[in-house]
Amino acid sequence: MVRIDDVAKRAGVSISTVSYALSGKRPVSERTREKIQLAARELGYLPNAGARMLAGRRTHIFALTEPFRADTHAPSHMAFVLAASIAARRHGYDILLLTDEDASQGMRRVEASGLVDGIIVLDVAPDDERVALARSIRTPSVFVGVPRDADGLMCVDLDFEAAAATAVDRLAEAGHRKIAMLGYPAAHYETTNYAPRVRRGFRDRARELGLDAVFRPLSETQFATEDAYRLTLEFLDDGVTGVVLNSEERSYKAVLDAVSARGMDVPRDVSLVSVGAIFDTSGYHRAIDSIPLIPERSCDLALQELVDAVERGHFDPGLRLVDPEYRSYGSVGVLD
Amino acid sequence: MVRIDDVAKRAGVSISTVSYALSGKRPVSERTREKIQLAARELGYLPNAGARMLAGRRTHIFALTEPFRADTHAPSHMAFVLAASIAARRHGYDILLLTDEDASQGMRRVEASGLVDGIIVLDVAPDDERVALARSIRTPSVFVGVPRDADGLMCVDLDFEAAAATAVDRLAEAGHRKIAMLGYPAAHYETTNYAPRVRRGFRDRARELGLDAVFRPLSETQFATEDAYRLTLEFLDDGVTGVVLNSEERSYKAVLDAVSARGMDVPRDVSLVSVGAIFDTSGYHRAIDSIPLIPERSCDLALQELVDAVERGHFDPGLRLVDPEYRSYGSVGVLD
DNA sequence: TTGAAAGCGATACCAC
DNA sequence: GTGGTATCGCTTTCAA
Repeated sequence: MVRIDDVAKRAGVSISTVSYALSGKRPVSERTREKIQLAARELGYLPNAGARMLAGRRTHIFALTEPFRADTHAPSHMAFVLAASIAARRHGYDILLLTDEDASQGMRRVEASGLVDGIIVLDVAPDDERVALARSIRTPSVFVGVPRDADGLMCVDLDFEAAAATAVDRLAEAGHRKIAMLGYPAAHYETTNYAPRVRRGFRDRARELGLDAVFRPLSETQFATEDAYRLTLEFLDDGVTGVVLNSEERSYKAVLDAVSARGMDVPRDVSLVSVGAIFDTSGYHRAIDSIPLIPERSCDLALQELVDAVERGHFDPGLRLVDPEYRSYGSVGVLD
Repeated sequence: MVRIDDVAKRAGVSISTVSYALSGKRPVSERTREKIQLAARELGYLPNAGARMLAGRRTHIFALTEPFRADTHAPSHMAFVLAASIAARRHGYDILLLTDEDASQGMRRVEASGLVDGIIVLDVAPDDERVALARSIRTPSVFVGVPRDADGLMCVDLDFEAAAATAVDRLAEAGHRKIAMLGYPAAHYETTNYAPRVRRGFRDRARELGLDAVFRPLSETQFATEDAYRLTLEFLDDGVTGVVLNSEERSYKAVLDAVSARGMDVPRDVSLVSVGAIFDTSGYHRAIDSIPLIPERSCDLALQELVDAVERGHFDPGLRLVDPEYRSYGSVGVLD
């Protein structure tokens, strides 16, 4: 094992100089710094993690808590974990997985043992048990998602309300007066933090604009295809000309199929806008305009906040909402 | 922060006694041990992670390397990560995610910094860059999956060959002489470590038994449904009476649909056996016999091996194959 | 701009 | 069965 004194010896300086040269926490003359960096590289030196934690009272590890619930959507989940991990590495942090059945217990454990410098909270439920815990511990945390009561918490997320409102705006601007939203199964509006925000954004903006708007959830994840098909037909038969989509990936295709089944076309007869999709909506036979949920955006911002809290010590709670980004693929048409 | 001397003071003993009492590495009288445990519990004491690493030269952390490739199947992947994490926790270890683009680099980093006690390698490719690296470093590792050259490595996995052979056996025992296997897209046989083993097990056992056997891969993941449907019709039209399934989840339903389309029935006219599925095969309108891939089995065993290597110091490389487990749901019928 | 040395909080050896 | 203490390898203060 290569230690700091090996590097010091080889570079012909003291260990404190090595430490400072590598951490950059104190100015070191160009010449010595180069000698030290060379020596370190040649020896393949990296500071011992345990020693660094103990002496520096910083572990350079973040915990990631992610309760695997039955209805967890694996691909989205994976995308967030990956995005968080990559963002963390960019700041020099590693990610420790907290999968304890009892999430609070895992958080308490890493808190008490000082294993991590901060905690990233994924898959936030409206009434999440981790909310109370996060408030009570010293270890700073960041929520990716917004719980019902976000008081005193640092939360980062896509601005789902604004996203839905933007979708409504686009439809309204194109002259659509009768619109609909296809949503997730009703249960999602109780168990997830984002679904209700999308619905709210849709309803509120539609009301503001005086549009005729209906919201329809799927019945069950299992029937995403069938339901989406049937509901779309109902929309069309009711004279709806603009539909906001915020539901299962499979349902998108069903919606397009239903439109075809009525002998209609997108965007000629019906306009579609997707909100909060994590998947690509441009690959369908009719590409669908999208205001996507981009894990990298949320995670980059979340990690930025967390690192600031840890390193600069300024933990200021509050919501950081990511601005929606409209991706136009031509699925919104002007109504004559 | 609660330290060991706080506990020692409260229990009225020395810190070494506290350490021994809590680690169990030295006999401590019942009475003192209880006093100490009580004090520790009351104070919410957990040893400081950094100090423990430094003094004990053991981090109680395992790294998990998992390259997220484009064709990664998120649900399976998640199941393995979860299973590995739970197994690790049972042994008192935490999991650190290694998602560096360059997997070897991540492994080298944790090796050099002494951040982890061992490495779990998931999603093993036939010619995995991590194989050479694992051989060259001191940190012990365990592969969940079997690379082409597993020499000197500790590998744990389902015995896919035996699983496929068992499937063939069952069909043969039921009198089937003309069988087929529906496989993954051809690319899988180059990029994954398991697909070739299933195919080999199928072919070899069929040859041994003198059966008429054909193997057919799907064309592309994207067309899993269409391909499976078409291939199944071909099988039936060719007089195949037994089919081994080792492919996409969606293809299973397509196979059943194709059977119905020919006015046939399972198991009356055709028998089905699934090999290596990670999903449930008993929920279809005709439940399908399965020799499943169970992440918990592989991960429990893998962690067992890794912990042994770390704690008992006996790292003996070699394959540990999990015996296949046949789950009968009545999809194999006796041929008259 | 650099160096000496005092911790950081455990573990585990050596005494008793 | 219990306690004192050297030690792990680094960070950071203090001094020069």
